Amino acid sequence: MIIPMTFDQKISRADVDRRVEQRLSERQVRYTAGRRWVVRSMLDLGGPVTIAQLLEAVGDAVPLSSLYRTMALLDDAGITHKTHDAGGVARYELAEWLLGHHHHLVCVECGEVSDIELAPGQEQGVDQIVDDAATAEGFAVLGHRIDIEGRCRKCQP
Amino acid sequence: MIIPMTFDQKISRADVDRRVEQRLSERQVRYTAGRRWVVRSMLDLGGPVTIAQLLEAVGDAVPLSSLYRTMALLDDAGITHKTHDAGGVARYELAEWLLGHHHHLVCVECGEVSDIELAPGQEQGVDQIVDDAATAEGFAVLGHRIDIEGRCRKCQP
DNA sequence: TTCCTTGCAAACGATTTGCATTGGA
DNA sequence: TCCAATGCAAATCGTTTGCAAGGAA
Repeated sequence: MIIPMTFDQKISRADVDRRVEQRLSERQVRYTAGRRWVVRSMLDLGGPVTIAQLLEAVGDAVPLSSLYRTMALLDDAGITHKTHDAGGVARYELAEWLLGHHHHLVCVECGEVSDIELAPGQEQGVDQIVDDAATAEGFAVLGHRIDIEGRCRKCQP
Repeated sequence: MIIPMTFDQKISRADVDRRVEQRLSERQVRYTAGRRWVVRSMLDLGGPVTIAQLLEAVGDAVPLSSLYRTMALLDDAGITHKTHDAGGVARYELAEWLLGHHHHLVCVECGEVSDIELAPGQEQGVDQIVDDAATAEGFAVLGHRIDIEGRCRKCQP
């Protein structure tokens, strides 16, 4: 599910926490210590992270099954967005209404994924093009994601 | 059936077959009946397909393990490109040098993925924007992929 | 003959779930 | 108290692999 948003400002760490708390309370779901720990770790790590990375970040304080359950819950609440890397392993990142609309730079060399934000004019351009093309096919557009493949700064010859 | 290709060039079904054959022979790998069957099915199905879809298409003529092995081989030879859908299940499609550069319409309702080709001017616009933005981050762009999420014609209210 | 390819079944790894226990409102 | 949340272990599911049989060069 895609939650539309438009922000012109960065959202602070504390704000993210507050928003997550509210979203969960709306769904009468508790924002427990373990869940807070996970959200905080995602902010720290930045970009789409694997369960393994999260597990390491929380230092085994949260057992594997709970971590999976937490991620399923966060995903269900629209707090995170789930993708899969080249190996098919799940990667989670905070949703766009928390982090802002952005795209991904995927390094074909080291596999690292980092976020990139387009300038408003650029984003508008893409939006227009995508909408025109898809609408012509009778497809009702809700959002788009761009993965830019190439070599990151570290992996250039 | 004619497959559209970006630079106003059309590649026929037979041409795809020929190109695949050549690519495999370069790697001294046989283009066996089972493998031909798979490539033909991918052309028929169109868009990124799952192993399950392929298995059905070939009517159990190819056992599961062989199918997996064939896909691994084709992927390795750069004939197919592997992605993963929302459920984490692998999806394969013929590579862009066979099908032309295109993007994807992903239905959030039924999960179907279909190909969409942008008009040359549109593609150029996207290319420019992507390149500008990524280069500014010190990232050397090799390509891009756009997933357009929304509702397909069948799944609209 | 020699090496590639196939087919079956067993193995794997990521993810999910059953069930009894804990803990917060 | 009562129900959500947790933790462990067992189960699931897509996918991979070992090994022996089949086939093409």
